[in-house]
Amino acid sequence: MARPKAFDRDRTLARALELFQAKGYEATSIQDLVDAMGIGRQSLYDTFGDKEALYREALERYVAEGPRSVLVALESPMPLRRAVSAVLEGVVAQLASPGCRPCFIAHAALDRARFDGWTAQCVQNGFQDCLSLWEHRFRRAQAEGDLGAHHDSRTLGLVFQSTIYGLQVSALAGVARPDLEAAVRITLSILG
Amino acid sequence: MARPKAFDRDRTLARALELFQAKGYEATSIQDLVDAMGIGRQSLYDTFGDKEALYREALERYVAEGPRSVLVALESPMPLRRAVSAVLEGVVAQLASPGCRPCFIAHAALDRARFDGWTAQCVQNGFQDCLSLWEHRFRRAQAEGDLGAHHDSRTLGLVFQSTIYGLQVSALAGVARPDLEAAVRITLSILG
DNA sequence: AATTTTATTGACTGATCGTTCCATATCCTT
DNA sequence: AAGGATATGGAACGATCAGTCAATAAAATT
Repeated sequence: MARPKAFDRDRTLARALELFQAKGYEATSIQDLVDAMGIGRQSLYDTFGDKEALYREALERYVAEGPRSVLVALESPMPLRRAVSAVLEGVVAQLASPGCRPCFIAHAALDRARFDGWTAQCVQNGFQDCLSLWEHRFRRAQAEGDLGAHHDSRTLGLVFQSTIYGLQVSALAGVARPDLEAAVRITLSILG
Repeated sequence: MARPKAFDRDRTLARALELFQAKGYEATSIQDLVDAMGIGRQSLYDTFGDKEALYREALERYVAEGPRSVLVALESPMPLRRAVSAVLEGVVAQLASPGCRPCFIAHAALDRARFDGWTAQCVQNGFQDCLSLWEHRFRRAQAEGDLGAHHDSRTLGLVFQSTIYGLQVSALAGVARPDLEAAVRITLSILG
């Protein structure tokens, strides 16, 4: 019925997500977003609302996709220890890659969750989703006899999800890849 | 030789530290600092330089004191597992307390270390200091026969320091205290 | 082709950012 | 008591902030 948008909404949202994830909410200005997204100021406001709405949409999108892509290796047919090892090694590899951006959930949790209830809820939901993925895998392993019933599967999930965030902070604090890998090996010993 | 300052430099720096730790660099304005520190704008600039210098001094101070206060329990005469457990339980208790602020090092690492070389170096130094405290304790435990030589002591330190940061993100993501404590118990099983 | 609806662009708003200037107040030295 | 040095508080700086307005451009409908 009228002129169509000259840009792809998803692509521009992805650019905004990258920026927010890298720099955080406060340090990212509308001008930064306009430049990175390659669209006009007014188009940004017409399409996404204000800065906070854009941030929320970006975080929501990340929560729905980001963590799952890391944990997808869990559902592979590999035996438990191999699968968990693959996930953690993947995280380490990603952290060691140039231009690595820390997990948006972690950034949002530290920076904004305590002051913005919506962010807190979104972070909580994303985290619980991850825990469910871990729990599901550990339950399966227990059912298949790959893992003893010694530890609660959801708590075990928390341990490993938590480990991922610990690795992120460690990497940002300058810990080198071989050291991270060595730490991963020790952590894996939890599984026996 | 002239008029003395009407405020305690250390106290006002501590206030600034609290604010930066809680809200991050960008979200903390000079006006916020002036209000919280209870001194005039000009006094702030005369005493601490500009915003970045104040931030650096605050972070430097935190790095020198904060982590050590958490890890001091390591050096107690308790047996290894008890000492490590005490440290981790202390972290969980602190995270569960109202008005909990996440570790400044973690916040600085995620928010600023990638864009400010000085912050990166300061974070790295602080992290390595923590690792050294852990390493020292584990070496002692190995010497005393409390811990096998199966794992490298410094890597083991990295595992537990990393665990602390994982707990912080988990707590900020809404994980309840009993769950954090259960995760700590599982993590402690690394020590045999 | 005319009309309508929307997208785009750039100039502009008041507010706030970090920072500085300047006049005043206060203390130490002589 | 006088003079010198520093601290303090308020006003002001240009720059940038998030957000808006109005004019133009472009596509779909009639």
